[in-house]
Amino acid sequence: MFTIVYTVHMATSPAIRRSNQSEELRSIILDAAREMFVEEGFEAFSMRKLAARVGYSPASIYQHFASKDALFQTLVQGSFQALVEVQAQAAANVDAPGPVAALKRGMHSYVRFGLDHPNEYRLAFLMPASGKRSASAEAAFDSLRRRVEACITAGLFRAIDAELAAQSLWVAVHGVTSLLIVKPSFPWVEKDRLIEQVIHNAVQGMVVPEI
Amino acid sequence: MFTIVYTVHMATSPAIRRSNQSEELRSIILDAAREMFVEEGFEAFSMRKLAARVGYSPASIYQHFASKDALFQTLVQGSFQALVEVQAQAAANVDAPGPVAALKRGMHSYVRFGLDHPNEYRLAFLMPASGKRSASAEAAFDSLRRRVEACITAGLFRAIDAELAAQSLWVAVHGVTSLLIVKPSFPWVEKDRLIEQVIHNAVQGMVVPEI
Amino acid sequence: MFTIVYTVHMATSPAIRRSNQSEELRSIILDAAREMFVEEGFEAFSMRKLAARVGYSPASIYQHFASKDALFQTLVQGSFQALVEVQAQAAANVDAPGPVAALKRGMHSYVRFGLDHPNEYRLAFLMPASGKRSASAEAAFDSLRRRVEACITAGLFRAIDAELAAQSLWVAVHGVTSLLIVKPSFPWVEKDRLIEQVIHNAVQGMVVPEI
Amino acid sequence: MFTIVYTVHMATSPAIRRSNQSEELRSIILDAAREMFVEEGFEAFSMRKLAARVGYSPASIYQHFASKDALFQTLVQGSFQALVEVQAQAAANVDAPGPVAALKRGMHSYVRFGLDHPNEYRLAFLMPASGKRSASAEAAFDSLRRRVEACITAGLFRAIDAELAAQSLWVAVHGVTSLLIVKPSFPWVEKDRLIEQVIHNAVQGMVVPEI
DNA sequence: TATGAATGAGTCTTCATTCAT
DNA sequence: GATGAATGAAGACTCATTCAT
Repeated sequence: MFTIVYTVHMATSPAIRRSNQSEELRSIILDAAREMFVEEGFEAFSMRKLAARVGYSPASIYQHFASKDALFQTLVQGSFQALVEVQAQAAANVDAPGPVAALKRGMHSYVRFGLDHPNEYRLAFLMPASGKRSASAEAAFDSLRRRVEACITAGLFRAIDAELAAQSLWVAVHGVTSLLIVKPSFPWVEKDRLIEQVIHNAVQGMVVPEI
Repeated sequence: MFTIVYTVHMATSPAIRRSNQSEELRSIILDAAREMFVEEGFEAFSMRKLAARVGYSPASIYQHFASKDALFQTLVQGSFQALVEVQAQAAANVDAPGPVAALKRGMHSYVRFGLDHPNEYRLAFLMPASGKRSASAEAAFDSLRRRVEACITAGLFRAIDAELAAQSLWVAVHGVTSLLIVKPSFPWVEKDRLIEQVIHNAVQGMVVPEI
Repeated sequence: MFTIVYTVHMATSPAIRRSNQSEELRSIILDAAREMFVEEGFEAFSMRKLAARVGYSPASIYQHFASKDALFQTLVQGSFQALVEVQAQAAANVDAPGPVAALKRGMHSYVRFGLDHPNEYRLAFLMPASGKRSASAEAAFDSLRRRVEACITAGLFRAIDAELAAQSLWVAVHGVTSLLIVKPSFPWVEKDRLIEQVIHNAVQGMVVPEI
Repeated sequence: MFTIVYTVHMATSPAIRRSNQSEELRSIILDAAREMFVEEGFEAFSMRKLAARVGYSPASIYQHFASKDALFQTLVQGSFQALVEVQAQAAANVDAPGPVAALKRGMHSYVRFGLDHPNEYRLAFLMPASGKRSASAEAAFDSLRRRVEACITAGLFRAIDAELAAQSLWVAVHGVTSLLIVKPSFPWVEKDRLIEQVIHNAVQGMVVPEI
C-alpha cells in the first residue's frame, strides 16, 4: 500500500518570487480553474465565471494569463507534471521485489491518478488542446520508458525495441483509464480486476518466457 | 486482405421514403456536420456554421433536427453503428484459420476504423456526450465479446470470466486507437508495429499456455 | 340562479356553408387558438404551436386566416360576441322584479363571464390588440346602455346623461373583473362581497333618491 | 389645484454613489425601456432594440440588468413606487375640507397618474408579469386604505369592513383608469365627467346617509 | 385544399477580450 | 496591479410568413 500525494502547483516557476502577492493570485486562479473543471466539467468553464469565482474582475485574469488558451496550456502542463510526480513517487517507493513489479506499480499509479482526477486526465489526454506536443507530456511517458529499460537491462523483458515496449504499455494503461473515465455508466466488471488484468496482459507480453 | 466499407447513413428509417428530397438534405446536414468535426474539431462546431456550410439557413437545420443535441446524438449513433458494421464485416470474412485469428482480425478492424475516422471515433468514445449509455455503444462492444466467448468455447482461452476478458481486450484496442488519435504529433514507433504488439499482448494474456 | 351558456363559435358566418369541410377547419383552428390562450396564456401562443395542435401544417392556417393578427382579431370579436350573448341571456331571464334588478343582474353576469373566461376577457379588454374600435366591442357595451335607458325611462334613475351613466357602470364592472383577473394573488376580501359592493355602489349612485 | 411631480428613479439605492457614470447608464436604460413601452408597446420591446436605442451594445445592457426579466421587474417596481409617491403628495396637500374630500382627491390623483403615464400603469396593473405579489404593489393600495380608515374613524363612512370598502374604491378607480387607457378610441363622454361620476358613486356608496 | 420546404429576421444571452483610468 | 465599462461576435433557437407543388 502506498499513498499518492498530488501536489497541485507544480507549474509555478521555482525561481525566487519577487512579489509574493502577484504569484499568489496566479496560483489562486489556477486552483480555481482546476476546480471548475473538476466540479463542473469543461463545457461549463469560462473566464468570466472563473473571475467571479476568485473574486476578481475578468480583466485581472488577463494580467496573469495572456488568454484563455494560455491559461489552458498552463493547466494542462500542470496535469502532466502531476502525473510525472505521481509516477516518481511510486518509483521512489522501494519495497518492490524487482523492476517488473516496480513497473507494474508505476502503471497502477498512473491509472489510479487518472481515475482520481478524471478532469485533469481529460485535460491532459482527451481534449483537443492536449494534442500539441509538449515537453511535460513526454516527460509523463519517460518514467515509464525508463522502467521498461530497467526491465530489459535486467534481462527480464525480451530485448525488443524498448520504445515499442514502453509505448505499448502506455497505450494499455491509457486504454483502461480513459474508457473508465469516459464511459462511467458502462456495465464494467469490478474495476480493480479489469485494471489488474490489463496491466498484467500488457506486461506479460514483454517478459522473457521462462523455459 | 479485406476492405472496409463504411456506409454512412445507417440511421435513417428503413421505411419507404415519399420524398427523398427531404432525406437528402438530412443526409447533407449529417455529412457536413461530420466533416466539421473532422476538420475543425468539436469546439468550432456550431449550428450557424453548419447551416452556412450546407448553404441553408439555420432555421432549415431545425426542420431536420430538433436541436443541436439531437443532431449530435444522431451523429454519435451513426458512428457506433458504423463501428458495429465494420466489425460485422470483419467477422463475415471467413478465411481466418481459427477463432483467435478471427478475434485479432476484429480488433485490427476496430483500430483501423478509429484511425480512418478519427473524428467519428472521437464522437463515439472521447467526448462528454458519448458518456451516456446507449444501445449502439454496447452493440459495438458485443461483437468483441462474442468472439471472446468463441475462443473460450473452443478451449483456446483460459476459462476466466468472459466479460473480464472481453473488456480487457476492448480497453487495449481503445488505448491504441485513442492515443494515436489524440496525440498525433507524439514520436510514435511505426504504428502498425505498435498496434500489432498491443493486440498481441492483450490476446496472449488470455490464451491457454501451450504445454 | 341562472346558468350562463357560453357558445363558442359565434364568429363563423351565419350564411349557408358551401363547403362544410373548409369551415370546419376554420372552426377547429379558432377553438384550438382559444384553448391555447385559456390554457397557456398569451405569451405561449404561436402560429406554429397552433398548427401542431390542430394537426395541420402552419401553412394551412394561412389559408383560413390571412395573418396572426387577423386570427387574433377574429378571436377578440368572438369574445365580445360571447359577452354580448351572455348579457342577452341574463336579460332574457324574466324573473327579475324590475329594470334596476335586471341591470344589476346583467352586471353580475358580465363580471362572472370575465372571471370564468379570464383569457378571453384579457383578449377583449386588456391587450393592445383590443384597443382598436370594433362593432362587437361596442355591442358588448350596448346592452348595458339599453338597460340604463330602461331605468331612466322608468323614472328609477336620475335623468342624467344616459351615456355617462352607462359608461360609469361599465367602468365599474370592468374594474372588478380586470383587477381580480390580473392580481389573483392579492389578498382580496371575499370576491362575491366585493363584486356585490362595487355593483351596488355604482348603481346606487344613479338612482333617484327616495324622499 | 396641485401639481403631480413624477420622479422616475426612486428605485436606485440611497447609498452614496462612487461612480455616477455607471448609475447614469442604468438610468438611461430604464428611461429608454419605459419609453419603448410607452411608444411601441410591450410586444415590440426587445433587449436588442433597447440597446440600439440607448446607443450601446446589447451586452452592455446585461452589465446593468441580469436579464430581460430583471429589467422588467425593476420597471414595474418603479411604476408602483411612482404611484405611491403621487398619492403621498396628494395626501400631503392639506387644503382639503375633510377626510372624504381627501380620499376623493387621492382617487383623482390615482386616475390622473394612470392617464398621464399610461404605459407605466399598464406595466403595473395590466400585464401578466404584474400579477406577482409585490410589496410595492400593495403599498400603492395602502394609502387608499388608510384614507378609508380615516373616513370610518371620522364617522363619515358606514362602519362596514374597511378592507372591503377600500378594495371597492380601488377597483372603481382602476376601472376608469384602465378602460380609458386600453380603449382610447371608444366614444367616451367627456373624461373628467366620467371620472368624477365614478369616484362620486364609489365613495357615495360608503357614506353614512344623512338623515 | 393542403403542405413540405425554406427563410429572414429576430429572440435572449454569453463569451473572450480590450482599454482608459 | 486591478478594474469598471464596454463591445463585437457569436451562441442556440423560434417566429411569422411565403411559395411551388
